[in-house]
Amino acid sequence: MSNNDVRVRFAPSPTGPLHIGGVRTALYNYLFAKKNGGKLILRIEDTDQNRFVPGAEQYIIDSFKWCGIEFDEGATAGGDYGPYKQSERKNYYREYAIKLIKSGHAYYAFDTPEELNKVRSVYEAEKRTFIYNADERKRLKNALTLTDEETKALLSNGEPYVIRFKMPENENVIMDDLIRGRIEVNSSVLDDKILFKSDGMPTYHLANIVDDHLMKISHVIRGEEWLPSLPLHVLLYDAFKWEKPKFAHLPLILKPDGNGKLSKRDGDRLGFPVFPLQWTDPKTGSVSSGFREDGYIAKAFVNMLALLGWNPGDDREIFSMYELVEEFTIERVGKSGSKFDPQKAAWFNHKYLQKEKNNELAEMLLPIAESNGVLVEKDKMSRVIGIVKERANFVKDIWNQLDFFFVRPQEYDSKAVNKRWKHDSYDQMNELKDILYNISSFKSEHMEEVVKTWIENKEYGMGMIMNAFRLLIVGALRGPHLFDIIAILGKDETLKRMDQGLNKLGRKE
RNA sequence: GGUCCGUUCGUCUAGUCAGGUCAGGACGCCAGGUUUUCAUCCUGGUAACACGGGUUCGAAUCCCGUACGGACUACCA
Repeated sequence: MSNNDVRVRFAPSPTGPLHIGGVRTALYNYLFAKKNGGKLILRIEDTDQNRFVPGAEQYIIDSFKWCGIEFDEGATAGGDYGPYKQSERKNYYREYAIKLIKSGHAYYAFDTPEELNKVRSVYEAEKRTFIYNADERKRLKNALTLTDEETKALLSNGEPYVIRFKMPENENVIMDDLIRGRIEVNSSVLDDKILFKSDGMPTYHLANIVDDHLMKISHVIRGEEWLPSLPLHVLLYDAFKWEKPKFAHLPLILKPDGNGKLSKRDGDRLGFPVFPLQWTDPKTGSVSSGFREDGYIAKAFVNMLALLGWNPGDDREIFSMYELVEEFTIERVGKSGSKFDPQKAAWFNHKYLQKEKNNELAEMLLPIAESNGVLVEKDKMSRVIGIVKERANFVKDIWNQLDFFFVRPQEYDSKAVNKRWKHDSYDQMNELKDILYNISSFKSEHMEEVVKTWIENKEYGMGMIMNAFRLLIVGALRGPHLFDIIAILGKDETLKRMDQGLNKLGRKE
């Protein structure tokens, strides 16, 4: 197979917001496709009519757009192998199911879910495992136990039926996984899975094989939760006499603490998002946070996700999407699950935040400033951001690093006052005020030189003066280089703040 | 319960396929440095081959077993 034949797909079910595990699966598919000059297809697997959630499909599309994952074919991009929504392919599946019946690989079954549940609970009570397999199907209501006439009669009566796969009795199914290698399972432990439901829709198993074949999918890269059904899928390909795609089953993304699959609950409990975008459940109205809304930069999010389960084999950690495409290989995907680490995610975001242009960050900060009741010029915001952004992990953190540029101290941190506002401070700050009032240039370096010379000449303590000064300007002991701050505030504002502070703090006895 | 998959610092991981440097890097944490503050930044430190056998001169690496964890076990995907 030449590289041009590489066709992979991401096939979500629109039953809710897309979990980051799903995003990562899509990302790896995307990287694999691009790396190999192939195509990525988005197929919507909406064969379960009961679980349909309005808005979920659009959410999925919006999420990938935000991440920068582009599809070559699919529900939105179009293509020659459509339709790309399984609900619109409904008519294909019955035909293929019947093909399997004719070739002896499948059969009609008439057991109702209630009947089967009953059998299952009887088995459970006896501590036995119920498997609808070669043994059990002899005792159940299906085309194998019924006569042809009885089956035909039931069908023509409109009796509800399903079509089940006729699992071979004792066959070693040998599978090959790109990540895990050779896997072998005996078919006797597998069951006669339903391929076609009584509502006229196929199950995942049938639809996925038929569509992957029809869409000429070359590699199936999906989550590890599908590994147990791989033998069925392999057998299905064999039954159809179709060429199999190559398979790769990705490890899971685990919760940061303890064990198990990362879930929405973990995010709520530990305070981080598990979905790329914020999602409002249409039924309950409950809102789940998203990486985007929490201030993550899309590129940082993608970079972090790519490294969760894959690595380039060396020490590099920062990758653009382009670089990921260049470097990505399935062979370097790990076998074991990865715990999501919110702290490392924040670190990635910090790295990307530093690369972000100041005026673009300013654009994002202006609304935040406004919601704090402050109207700011974009240019000034941009300038200030340049000074403080290295201190922040997220855009929303930046405001807390620069609010004092725009808002005079409302109060003075009492601890700081206790520690740094001493008896001499009042007179010293008055002296400093005079110096700044008369200074020739309000440039940062110049002021620093003048003020430091004054401190040395007077033999004042540098820490004493500068901290008291900071207290007057900022209201607390925080923020960047103080002379940079007052240079931006300007002489008027600086002197006003000094007056205000001197008034409020007064002379300490 | 059954089937399958997995297991290297607290976390993400390199090293495993071709057995042979004090098991390397990053996040976190701790310490020191820079600094007028808080951060950033820089330097250093902490810390792991799940366990038990076997093969071998030599095992994180190969083999077997055990333990632990996970996924799956629907007319859901």
